[in-house]
Amino acid sequence: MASTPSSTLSPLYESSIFCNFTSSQSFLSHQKFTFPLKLHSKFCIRATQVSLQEQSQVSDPSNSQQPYRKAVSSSKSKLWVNPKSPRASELKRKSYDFRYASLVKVAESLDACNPVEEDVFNVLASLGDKIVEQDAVVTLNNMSNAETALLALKYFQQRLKLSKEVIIYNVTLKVLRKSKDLDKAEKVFEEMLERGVKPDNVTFSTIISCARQCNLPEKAIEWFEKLPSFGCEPDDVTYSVMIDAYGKAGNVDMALNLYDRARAEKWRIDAVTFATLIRIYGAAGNFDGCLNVYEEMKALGVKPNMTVYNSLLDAMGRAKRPWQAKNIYGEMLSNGFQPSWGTYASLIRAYGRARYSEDALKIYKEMKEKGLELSVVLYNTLLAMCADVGLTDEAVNIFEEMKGSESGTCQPDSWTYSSLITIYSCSGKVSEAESTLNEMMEAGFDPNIFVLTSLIQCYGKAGRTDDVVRTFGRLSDLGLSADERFTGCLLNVLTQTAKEDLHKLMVCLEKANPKLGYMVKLLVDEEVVEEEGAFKTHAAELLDCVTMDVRKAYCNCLIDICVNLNQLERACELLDVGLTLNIYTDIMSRTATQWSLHLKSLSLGAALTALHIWMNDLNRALESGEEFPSLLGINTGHGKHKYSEKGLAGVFESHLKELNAPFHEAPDKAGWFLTTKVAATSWLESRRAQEVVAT
DNA sequence: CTAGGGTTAG
Repeated sequence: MASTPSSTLSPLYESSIFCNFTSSQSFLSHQKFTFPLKLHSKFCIRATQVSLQEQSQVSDPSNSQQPYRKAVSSSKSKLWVNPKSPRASELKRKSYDFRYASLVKVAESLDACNPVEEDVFNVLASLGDKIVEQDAVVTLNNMSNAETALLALKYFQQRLKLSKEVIIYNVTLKVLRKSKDLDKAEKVFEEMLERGVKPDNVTFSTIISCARQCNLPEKAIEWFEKLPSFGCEPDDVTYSVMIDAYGKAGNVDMALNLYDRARAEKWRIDAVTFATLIRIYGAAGNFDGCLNVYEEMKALGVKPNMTVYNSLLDAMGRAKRPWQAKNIYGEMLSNGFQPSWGTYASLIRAYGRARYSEDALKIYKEMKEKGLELSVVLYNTLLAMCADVGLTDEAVNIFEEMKGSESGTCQPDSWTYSSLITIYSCSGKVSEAESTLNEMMEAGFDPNIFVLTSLIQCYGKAGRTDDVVRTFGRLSDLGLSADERFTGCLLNVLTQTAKEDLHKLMVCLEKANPKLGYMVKLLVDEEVVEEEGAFKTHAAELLDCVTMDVRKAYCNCLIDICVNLNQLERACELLDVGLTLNIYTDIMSRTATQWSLHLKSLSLGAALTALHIWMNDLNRALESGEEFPSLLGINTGHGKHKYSEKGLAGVFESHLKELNAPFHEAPDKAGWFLTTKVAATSWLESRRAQEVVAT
């Protein structure tokens, strides 16, 4: 019964004490324990031995005054430890850690090893002869190489008397899942059956999640359905995995059915499952569903964890509900959770997309302070937000920090450069936009459609028509073709261009969209004559062909061109088409107390045209003796349009003055110009009198 | 970390 000095031992452990040290008395009765490890130089513990006899002594409650006895010799110190003392549990933990670390190293060697039996077996031979089942489990569990894992499994099966063979199979399946190899997993399952090893819920949930991760949700469902034929009843984890798999398969109903079933069967549904449900609802765009699940979870007394919070934050970001993200984040913090990288990422996305720039930049700052590295996607999200709200200086700053980031994995990509060029273009910084374009090309990125779109705007705003034409030419040089947005920007450039330069751009416009080119030709070229009503038909046809999100922009631009060319009648026709096609909605409204003109989201030309039509309506009402309400109002919006110093409100104010209109900016309602019934009536009447005089 | 669920997005 001599103790074994640590120096003679293999680094790996020689008995299975680690998992049973305190728990099993019966186990003690036939085992002798050896702590072979050099645990801590300070204590100079070389070896510790606990015999059965001493074990029973020290665990006697009457010995509690004397929790452990030390036997110190001059040459070697030995420590006698009560296995129930804190010291013992510390020893246990440390020795476990040591063995665990060794097994992890073996797993790493196996991952790097040639997938041939001889090599794999050689690596495993370093474990020595006295391996136990737990060694096999830990080793396989830390592996990621599917091929060598299968050979290691074989080795353990040959060398060990396995009491729970299913476990070693289950861990092997985990390795196969890591390498997303469902085929091999299915083969291993077959082998289990051949060897008479009965699969359990762990087996099935691992295979199911493997199928899910392989993007084969139908396969996952197949496996779930064969579970009962092996005498298994799904348990909470299997349900959770399956709910996720149904969600991934887009089968939200089945996912929710399973959730109901799990709930009916009184399974303990834990936070991870709720997080899965939240993710499913979020992916399906049912954001209220996400919040309902969250409420239900709390009602069931389940405490949210980080996964739940991060899924919720992500969903609220997708939902464009930054205020809800903010509330949930606040709740998370007050519950004592520390935000993770994923939390910050969700927040930046939620705030960034919704243009909560202050909040987003605050998160960015916090991440930097904590030394958390942003990904390219996150940087790009921030930069796109800066471009949206016109934060030029902040964007430049972020861009510089991105380039200077430590790891070098965050080098700008074409998205990054696009955002930056957009920012410079929108703020009229032509040379900065050009030099960023050069930098982008030096970094190996061709300008894409986004970049060319921005440059067209940039040159258009600067009145550099020839550069607009040149940039248009690059489109086909690069094998790109104009999309609706690009064409819309080109059209917008036309609204800012002097009449004598228009023909240069019309050549481009015609190439980009012949119908649109023709429409503009009708406006510019007075020689082109068409029959009555043809213009409106052309307009309606054209607008019908483009997608919803550019219709209003096209219509606005066309009206602006009309107004610039003094073709008020055509402008009115276009506005009428816009109203008919529901491109403009609720421009004019009437309540008992107020008649209003809503000009938000109209261009200046369209707004002036709408005002013209509204005034005609008011005149008609006046003529027919209709009673005006006590208030009349024009809403231009707050007028703080990004990148333009003077928004609609400002321009409109001076225009109303020119018309001598009695509308005055409401001090308490930003963006509203109001007048009274009396003032409006007398103004309209005086205008009519003037018109009579004029004729 | 200790046989099963989720986790990085435009």
